[in-house]
Amino acid sequence: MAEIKSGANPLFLREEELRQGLELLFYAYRDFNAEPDAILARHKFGRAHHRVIYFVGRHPTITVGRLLSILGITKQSLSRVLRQLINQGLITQRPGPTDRRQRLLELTSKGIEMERQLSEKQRVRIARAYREAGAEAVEGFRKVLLGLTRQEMPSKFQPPGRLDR
Amino acid sequence: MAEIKSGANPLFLREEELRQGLELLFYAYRDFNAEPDAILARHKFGRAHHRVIYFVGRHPTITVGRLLSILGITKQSLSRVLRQLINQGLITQRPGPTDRRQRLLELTSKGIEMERQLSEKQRVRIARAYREAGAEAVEGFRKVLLGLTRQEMPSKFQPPGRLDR
DNA sequence: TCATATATGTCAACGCGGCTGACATAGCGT
DNA sequence: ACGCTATGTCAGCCGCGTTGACATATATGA
Repeated sequence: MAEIKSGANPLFLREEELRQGLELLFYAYRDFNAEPDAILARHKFGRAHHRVIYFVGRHPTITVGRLLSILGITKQSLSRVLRQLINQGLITQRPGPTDRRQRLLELTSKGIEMERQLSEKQRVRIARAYREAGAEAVEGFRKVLLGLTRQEMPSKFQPPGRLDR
Repeated sequence: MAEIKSGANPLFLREEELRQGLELLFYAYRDFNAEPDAILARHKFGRAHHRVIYFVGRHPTITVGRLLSILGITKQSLSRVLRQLINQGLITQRPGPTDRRQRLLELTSKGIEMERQLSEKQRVRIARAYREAGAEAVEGFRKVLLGLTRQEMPSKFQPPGRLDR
Protein backbone atom coordinates (compact mmCIF):
# COMPACT_ATOMS: atom_id res chain seq x y z
CA MET A 1 0.00 0.00 0.00
CA ALA A 2 3.06 2.19 0.16
CA GLU A 3 3.04 2.58 -3.60
CA ILE A 4 -0.64 3.29 -3.89
CA LYS A 5 -0.31 5.83 -6.65
CA SER A 6 2.57 4.08 -8.34
CA GLY A 7 1.85 4.84 -11.96
CA ALA A 8 2.24 1.16 -12.67
CA ASN A 9 -1.28 0.10 -11.83
CA PRO A 10 -3.17 2.46 -9.61
CA LEU A 11 -6.49 0.79 -10.35
CA PHE A 12 -5.36 -2.59 -9.18
CA LEU A 13 -4.00 -1.21 -5.96
CA ARG A 14 -7.15 0.71 -5.33
CA GLU A 15 -9.12 -2.48 -5.78
CA GLU A 16 -6.89 -4.22 -3.26
CA GLU A 17 -7.34 -1.38 -0.87
CA LEU A 18 -11.08 -1.67 -1.05
CA ARG A 19 -11.03 -5.41 -0.56
CA GLN A 20 -8.87 -4.89 2.45
CA GLY A 21 -11.43 -2.56 3.94
CA LEU A 22 -14.12 -5.10 3.21
CA GLU A 23 -12.33 -7.85 5.04
CA LEU A 24 -11.25 -5.69 7.92
CA LEU A 25 -14.85 -4.82 8.55
CA PHE A 26 -15.84 -8.46 8.35
CA TYR A 27 -13.24 -9.69 10.80
CA ALA A 28 -13.64 -6.77 13.17
CA TYR A 29 -17.36 -7.27 13.37
CA ARG A 30 -16.96 -10.95 13.99
CA ASP A 31 -14.32 -10.67 16.67
CA PHE A 32 -16.11 -7.79 18.22
CA ASN A 33 -19.13 -9.90 19.01
CA ALA A 34 -17.40 -13.06 20.12
CA GLU A 35 -17.12 -12.24 23.81
CA PRO A 36 -20.67 -11.01 24.38
CA ASP A 37 -21.89 -14.07 22.52
CA ALA A 38 -20.26 -16.27 25.09
CA ILE A 39 -21.93 -14.45 27.97
CA LEU A 40 -25.29 -14.50 26.24
CA ALA A 41 -25.04 -18.20 25.61
CA ARG A 42 -24.68 -18.83 29.34
CA HIS A 43 -28.04 -17.13 29.84
CA LYS A 44 -29.66 -18.90 26.91
CA PHE A 45 -29.84 -15.63 25.03
CA GLY A 46 -28.63 -14.67 21.58
CA ARG A 47 -27.55 -11.58 19.72
CA ALA A 48 -31.11 -10.47 19.23
CA HIS A 49 -31.45 -10.17 22.98
CA HIS A 50 -28.21 -8.27 23.15
CA ARG A 51 -29.40 -5.71 20.66
CA VAL A 52 -32.68 -5.20 22.45
CA ILE A 53 -30.98 -4.82 25.80
CA TYR A 54 -28.50 -2.43 24.30
CA PHE A 55 -30.99 -0.10 22.67
CA VAL A 56 -33.43 -0.13 25.55
CA GLY A 57 -30.54 0.74 27.82
CA ARG A 58 -29.46 3.46 25.48
CA HIS A 59 -32.94 4.95 25.12
CA PRO A 60 -34.89 4.34 28.31
CA THR A 61 -38.69 4.59 27.88
CA ILE A 62 -38.32 3.88 24.19
CA THR A 63 -41.53 2.68 22.56
CA VAL A 64 -41.89 -0.64 20.84
CA GLY A 65 -42.42 1.03 17.50
CA ARG A 66 -39.29 3.12 17.79
CA LEU A 67 -37.30 0.08 18.81
CA LEU A 68 -38.63 -1.80 15.83
CA SER A 69 -37.50 0.87 13.43
CA ILE A 70 -34.05 1.04 15.00
CA LEU A 71 -33.60 -2.69 14.82
CA GLY A 72 -35.13 -2.95 11.36
CA ILE A 73 -36.94 -6.20 12.08
CA THR A 74 -40.60 -7.19 12.24
CA LYS A 75 -42.71 -6.96 15.34
CA GLN A 76 -43.13 -10.73 15.32
CA SER A 77 -39.39 -11.21 15.53
CA LEU A 78 -38.99 -8.61 18.22
CA SER A 79 -41.91 -9.99 20.16
CA ARG A 80 -40.22 -13.30 20.74
CA VAL A 81 -37.09 -11.96 22.33
CA LEU A 82 -38.83 -9.10 24.08
CA ARG A 83 -41.25 -11.45 25.77
CA GLN A 84 -38.34 -13.54 27.03
CA LEU A 85 -36.54 -10.52 28.36
CA ILE A 86 -39.65 -9.34 30.15
CA ASN A 87 -40.33 -12.77 31.58
CA GLN A 88 -36.76 -13.03 32.81
CA GLY A 89 -37.16 -9.70 34.53
CA LEU A 90 -34.61 -7.76 32.49
CA ILE A 91 -37.03 -5.32 30.91
CA THR A 92 -40.27 -3.71 32.07
CA GLN A 93 -43.08 -2.19 30.06
CA ARG A 94 -45.55 0.44 31.06
CA PRO A 95 -48.19 2.39 29.17
CA GLY A 96 -47.15 5.70 27.67
CA PRO A 97 -48.32 8.68 29.75
CA THR A 98 -49.90 10.60 26.90
CA ASP A 99 -50.60 7.81 24.42
CA ARG A 100 -51.61 4.79 26.39
CA ARG A 101 -51.38 2.45 23.43
CA GLN A 102 -47.64 2.68 23.62
CA ARG A 103 -45.53 0.42 25.79
CA LEU A 104 -42.54 2.21 27.18
CA LEU A 105 -39.60 -0.09 27.67
CA GLU A 106 -36.95 0.16 30.34
CA LEU A 107 -34.23 -2.00 31.76
CA THR A 108 -34.71 -3.30 35.27
CA SER A 109 -31.73 -3.23 37.60
CA LYS A 110 -31.13 -6.82 36.55
CA GLY A 111 -31.27 -5.68 32.93
CA ILE A 112 -28.84 -2.88 33.61
CA GLU A 113 -26.45 -5.30 35.19
CA MET A 114 -26.65 -7.56 32.18
CA GLU A 115 -26.14 -4.66 29.82
CA ARG A 116 -23.07 -3.65 31.73
CA GLN A 117 -21.61 -7.12 31.58
CA LEU A 118 -22.20 -7.40 27.88
CA SER A 119 -20.98 -4.04 26.77
CA GLU A 120 -18.03 -4.04 29.11
CA LYS A 121 -16.21 -6.51 26.91
CA GLN A 122 -16.84 -4.43 23.86
CA ARG A 123 -16.05 -1.15 25.54
CA VAL A 124 -12.74 -2.53 26.70
CA ARG A 125 -12.01 -3.74 23.22
CA ILE A 126 -12.90 -0.45 21.60
CA ALA A 127 -11.08 1.52 24.24
CA ARG A 128 -7.93 -0.46 23.63
CA ALA A 129 -8.20 -0.07 19.88
CA TYR A 130 -8.76 3.68 20.28
CA ARG A 131 -5.87 4.07 22.65
CA GLU A 132 -3.49 2.16 20.42
CA ALA A 133 -4.57 3.95 17.29
CA GLY A 134 -4.57 7.49 18.61
CA ALA A 135 -7.11 10.29 18.60
CA GLU A 136 -6.58 11.17 14.98
CA ALA A 137 -7.14 7.63 13.82
CA VAL A 138 -10.31 7.49 15.87
CA GLU A 139 -11.60 10.52 14.06
CA GLY A 140 -10.89 8.86 10.73
CA PHE A 141 -12.51 5.66 11.88
CA ARG A 142 -15.68 7.53 12.69
CA LYS A 143 -15.68 9.50 9.50
CA VAL A 144 -15.38 6.45 7.32
CA LEU A 145 -17.95 4.43 9.20
CA LEU A 146 -20.38 7.30 8.97
CA GLY A 147 -19.81 7.45 5.24
CA LEU A 148 -20.52 3.75 4.98
CA THR A 149 -23.71 4.15 6.87
CA ARG A 150 -25.61 6.97 5.33
CA GLN A 151 -27.15 7.17 1.83
CA GLU A 152 -29.74 4.49 2.09
CA MET A 153 -31.08 2.60 -0.85
CA PRO A 154 -34.02 3.91 -2.90
CA SER A 155 -36.66 2.58 -0.53
CA LYS A 156 -37.11 5.50 1.80
CA PHE A 157 -37.27 3.55 4.99
CA GLN A 158 -34.80 0.83 5.69
CA PRO A 159 -36.21 -2.52 4.61
CA PRO A 160 -36.06 -5.24 7.23
CA GLY A 161 -33.04 -7.46 7.16
CA ARG A 162 -30.66 -9.55 9.12
CA LEU A 163 -27.98 -7.89 11.09
CA ASP A 164 -25.73 -9.93 12.78
CA ARG A 165 -24.01 -12.59 12.65
CA MET B 1 -22.16 4.88 36.57
CA ALA B 2 -22.44 8.22 34.89
CA GLU B 3 -21.02 10.56 37.48
CA ILE B 4 -18.41 8.30 38.95
CA LYS B 5 -15.51 10.62 38.40
CA SER B 6 -17.54 13.64 37.60
CA GLY B 7 -15.95 17.02 38.08
CA ALA B 8 -16.09 18.14 34.48
CA ASN B 9 -16.73 14.47 33.78
CA PRO B 10 -14.20 13.20 31.32
CA LEU B 11 -15.24 9.64 32.03
CA PHE B 12 -18.76 10.21 30.93
CA LEU B 13 -17.61 11.65 27.66
CA ARG B 14 -15.32 8.76 27.13
CA GLU B 15 -18.15 6.36 27.75
CA GLU B 16 -20.30 8.20 25.23
CA GLU B 17 -17.48 8.09 22.76
CA LEU B 18 -17.18 4.35 23.09
CA ARG B 19 -20.90 3.79 22.75
CA GLN B 20 -20.82 5.89 19.64
CA GLY B 21 -18.17 3.66 18.14
CA LEU B 22 -20.23 0.63 19.05
CA GLU B 23 -23.29 1.92 17.27
CA LEU B 24 -21.43 3.20 14.28
CA LEU B 25 -20.03 -0.24 13.73
CA PHE B 26 -23.47 -1.75 14.10
CA TYR B 27 -25.14 0.53 11.59
CA ALA B 28 -22.28 0.49 9.14
CA TYR B 29 -22.19 -3.27 9.09
CA ARG B 30 -25.92 -3.46 8.59
CA ASP B 31 -26.13 -0.93 5.80
CA PHE B 32 -23.04 -2.33 4.22
CA ASN B 33 -24.68 -5.66 3.61
CA ALA B 34 -28.11 -4.49 2.55
CA GLU B 35 -27.46 -4.22 -1.16
CA PRO B 36 -25.72 -7.55 -1.68
CA ASP B 37 -28.49 -9.17 0.32
CA ALA B 38 -31.01 -7.98 -2.22
CA ILE B 39 -29.03 -9.45 -5.11
CA LEU B 40 -28.51 -12.70 -3.28
CA ALA B 41 -32.19 -13.01 -2.54
CA ARG B 42 -32.97 -12.84 -6.24
CA HIS B 43 -30.80 -15.90 -6.76
CA LYS B 44 -32.20 -17.69 -3.73
CA PHE B 45 -28.90 -17.33 -1.94
CA GLY B 46 -28.03 -15.87 1.44
CA ARG B 47 -25.07 -14.29 3.17
CA ALA B 48 -23.44 -17.62 3.70
CA HIS B 49 -23.22 -18.03 -0.07
CA HIS B 50 -21.82 -14.55 -0.37
CA ARG B 51 -19.04 -15.27 2.07
CA VAL B 52 -18.10 -18.49 0.34
CA ILE B 53 -18.07 -16.86 -3.07
CA TYR B 54 -16.04 -14.01 -1.71
CA PHE B 55 -13.32 -16.09 -0.10
CA VAL B 56 -13.06 -18.59 -2.91
CA GLY B 57 -12.70 -15.65 -5.29
CA ARG B 58 -10.10 -14.12 -3.07
CA HIS B 59 -8.11 -17.33 -2.68
CA PRO B 60 -8.52 -19.46 -5.80
CA THR B 61 -7.71 -23.17 -5.29
CA ILE B 62 -8.33 -22.81 -1.58
CA THR B 63 -8.99 -26.12 0.16
CA VAL B 64 -12.17 -26.90 2.01
CA GLY B 65 -10.33 -27.08 5.30
CA ARG B 66 -8.73 -23.71 4.85
CA LEU B 67 -12.07 -22.19 3.90
CA LEU B 68 -13.64 -23.70 6.99
CA SER B 69 -11.10 -22.12 9.24
CA ILE B 70 -11.49 -18.73 7.60
CA LEU B 71 -15.25 -18.83 7.91
CA GLY B 72 -15.17 -20.28 11.39
CA ILE B 73 -18.15 -22.56 10.85
CA THR B 74 -18.60 -26.33 10.83
CA LYS B 75 -18.15 -28.47 7.78
CA GLN B 76 -21.81 -29.43 7.91
CA SER B 77 -22.83 -25.82 7.60
CA LEU B 78 -20.39 -25.13 4.82
CA SER B 79 -21.36 -28.29 3.01
CA ARG B 80 -24.91 -27.14 2.48
CA VAL B 81 -24.11 -23.86 0.79
CA LEU B 82 -21.08 -25.22 -1.02
CA ARG B 83 -23.10 -28.01 -2.57
CA GLN B 84 -25.64 -25.49 -3.82
CA LEU B 85 -22.96 -23.28 -5.28
CA ILE B 86 -21.39 -26.24 -7.04
CA ASN B 87 -24.74 -27.47 -8.34
CA GLN B 88 -25.56 -24.01 -9.64
CA GLY B 89 -22.25 -23.96 -11.46
CA LEU B 90 -20.65 -21.09 -9.55
CA ILE B 91 -17.82 -23.08 -8.00
CA THR B 92 -15.79 -26.08 -9.14
CA GLN B 93 -13.83 -28.60 -7.13
CA ARG B 94 -10.89 -30.69 -8.17
CA PRO B 95 -8.53 -32.98 -6.27
CA GLY B 96 -5.35 -31.42 -4.95
CA PRO B 97 -2.30 -32.22 -7.08
CA THR B 98 -0.10 -33.42 -4.27
CA ASP B 99 -2.69 -34.43 -1.69
CA ARG B 100 -5.61 -35.92 -3.50
CA ARG B 101 -7.85 -35.94 -0.47
CA GLN B 102 -8.14 -32.21 -0.76
CA ARG B 103 -10.75 -30.52 -2.89
CA LEU B 104 -9.45 -27.33 -4.42
CA LEU B 105 -12.17 -24.76 -4.89
CA GLU B 106 -12.39 -22.19 -7.64
CA LEU B 107 -14.98 -19.84 -9.04
CA THR B 108 -16.30 -20.63 -12.49
CA SER B 109 -16.75 -17.72 -14.88
CA LYS B 110 -20.35 -17.62 -13.73
CA GLY B 111 -19.11 -17.50 -10.14
CA ILE B 112 -16.71 -14.70 -10.98
CA GLU B 113 -19.52 -12.72 -12.53
CA MET B 114 -21.62 -13.18 -9.44
CA GLU B 115 -18.75 -12.17 -7.20
CA ARG B 116 -18.29 -9.04 -9.22
CA GLN B 117 -21.94 -8.10 -8.98
CA LEU B 118 -22.02 -8.63 -5.25
CA SER B 119 -18.85 -6.86 -4.29
CA GLU B 120 -19.39 -4.02 -6.71
CA LYS B 121 -22.06 -2.54 -4.48
CA GLN B 122 -19.81 -2.74 -1.48
CA ARG B 123 -16.76 -1.49 -3.32
CA VAL B 124 -18.66 1.53 -4.53
CA ARG B 125 -19.87 2.19 -1.04
CA ILE B 126 -16.43 1.89 0.50
CA ALA B 127 -14.86 3.90 -2.28
CA ARG B 128 -17.32 6.72 -1.69
CA ALA B 129 -16.76 6.65 2.06
CA TYR B 130 -12.99 6.68 1.54
CA ARG B 131 -13.15 9.50 -0.94
CA GLU B 132 -15.33 11.63 1.28
CA ALA B 133 -13.30 10.97 4.39
CA GLY B 134 -9.85 11.48 2.92
CA ALA B 135 -6.68 9.43 2.92
CA GLU B 136 -5.77 10.23 6.48
CA ALA B 137 -9.15 9.15 7.80
CA VAL B 138 -8.83 5.92 5.85
CA GLU B 139 -5.58 5.19 7.56
CA GLY B 140 -7.23 5.76 10.93
CA PHE B 141 -10.16 3.61 9.96
CA ARG B 142 -7.86 0.75 9.17
CA LYS B 143 -5.80 1.18 12.28
CA VAL B 144 -8.79 1.06 14.58
CA LEU B 145 -10.44 -1.86 12.84
CA LEU B 146 -7.22 -3.77 13.02
CA GLY B 147 -7.03 -3.08 16.73
CA LEU B 148 -10.56 -4.37 17.15
CA THR B 149 -9.73 -7.50 15.29
CA ARG B 150 -6.66 -9.05 16.72
CA GLN B 151 -6.06 -10.27 20.29
CA GLU B 152 -8.30 -13.25 20.33
CA MET B 153 -9.84 -14.79 23.40
CA PRO B 154 -7.98 -17.42 25.43
CA SER B 155 -9.03 -20.31 23.20
CA LYS B 156 -6.22 -20.48 20.71
CA PHE B 157 -8.29 -21.11 17.65
CA GLN B 158 -11.38 -19.13 16.98
CA PRO B 159 -14.42 -20.98 18.25
CA PRO B 160 -17.18 -21.43 15.72
CA GLY B 161 -19.79 -18.76 15.72
CA ARG B 162 -22.22 -16.73 13.73
CA LEU B 163 -21.01 -13.85 11.65
CA ASP B 164 -23.43 -11.96 10.09
CA ARG B 165 -25.65 -10.63 9.51
C1' DT C 1 2.50 -53.56 4.68
C1' DC C 2 -0.55 -52.31 7.96
C1' DA C 3 -2.45 -49.19 11.06
C1' DT C 4 -3.69 -44.89 12.12
C1' DA C 5 -4.52 -40.19 11.07
C1' DT C 6 -6.35 -36.67 7.99
C1' DA C 7 -9.48 -34.39 4.44
C1' DT C 8 -13.80 -34.48 3.11
C1' DG C 9 -18.74 -35.66 2.81
C1' DT C 10 -23.29 -37.02 4.59
C1' DC C 11 -27.43 -38.10 7.53
C1' DA C 12 -30.29 -36.61 11.24
C1' DA C 13 -31.95 -33.57 14.58
C1' DC C 14 -32.06 -29.24 16.84
C1' DG C 15 -32.11 -23.94 17.81
C1' DC C 16 -32.17 -19.05 16.79
C1' DG C 17 -33.92 -15.41 14.65
C1' DG C 18 -35.22 -13.52 10.48
C1' DC C 19 -39.78 -13.62 7.39
C1' DT C 20 -45.07 -13.46 5.74
C1' DG C 21 -49.98 -13.49 6.59
C1' DA C 22 -53.90 -13.18 9.38
C1' DC C 23 -56.27 -11.62 13.11
C1' DA C 24 -57.18 -9.34 17.87
C1' DT C 25 -57.43 -5.50 21.09
C1' DA C 26 -56.91 -1.01 23.07
C1' DG C 27 -56.73 3.69 22.53
C1' DC C 28 -56.39 7.96 19.61
C1' DG C 29 -58.47 11.35 16.74
C1' DT C 30 -61.96 13.19 13.50
C1' DA D 1 -69.19 6.30 15.74
C1' DC D 2 -65.63 5.21 12.84
C1' DG D 3 -61.31 4.36 11.21
C1' DC D 4 -56.36 4.56 11.97
C1' DT D 5 -52.50 3.34 14.97
C1' DA D 6 -49.71 0.78 18.48
C1' DT D 7 -49.10 -3.43 19.99
C1' DG D 8 -49.54 -8.46 20.52
C1' DT D 9 -50.17 -13.23 19.00
C1' DC D 10 -50.79 -17.57 16.30
C1' DA D 11 -49.04 -20.35 12.62
C1' DG D 12 -45.82 -21.67 9.39
C1' DC D 13 -41.59 -21.08 6.61
C1' DC D 14 -36.52 -20.51 5.78
C1' DG D 15 -31.46 -19.62 6.31
C1' DC D 16 -27.82 -21.00 8.54
C1' DG D 17 -25.65 -21.88 12.63
C1' DT D 18 -24.99 -26.20 15.98
C1' DT D 19 -23.85 -31.42 17.73
C1' DG D 20 -23.12 -36.28 16.99
C1' DA D 21 -22.37 -40.26 14.32
C1' DC D 22 -20.64 -42.48 10.56
C1' DA D 23 -18.47 -43.22 5.64
C1' DT D 24 -14.77 -42.88 2.25
C1' DA D 25 -10.45 -41.93 0.15
C1' DT D 26 -5.90 -40.91 0.73
C1' DA D 27 -1.60 -39.93 3.20
C1' DT D 28 1.81 -41.27 6.32
C1' DG D 29 4.62 -43.40 9.76
C1' DA D 30 6.00 -47.67 12.53
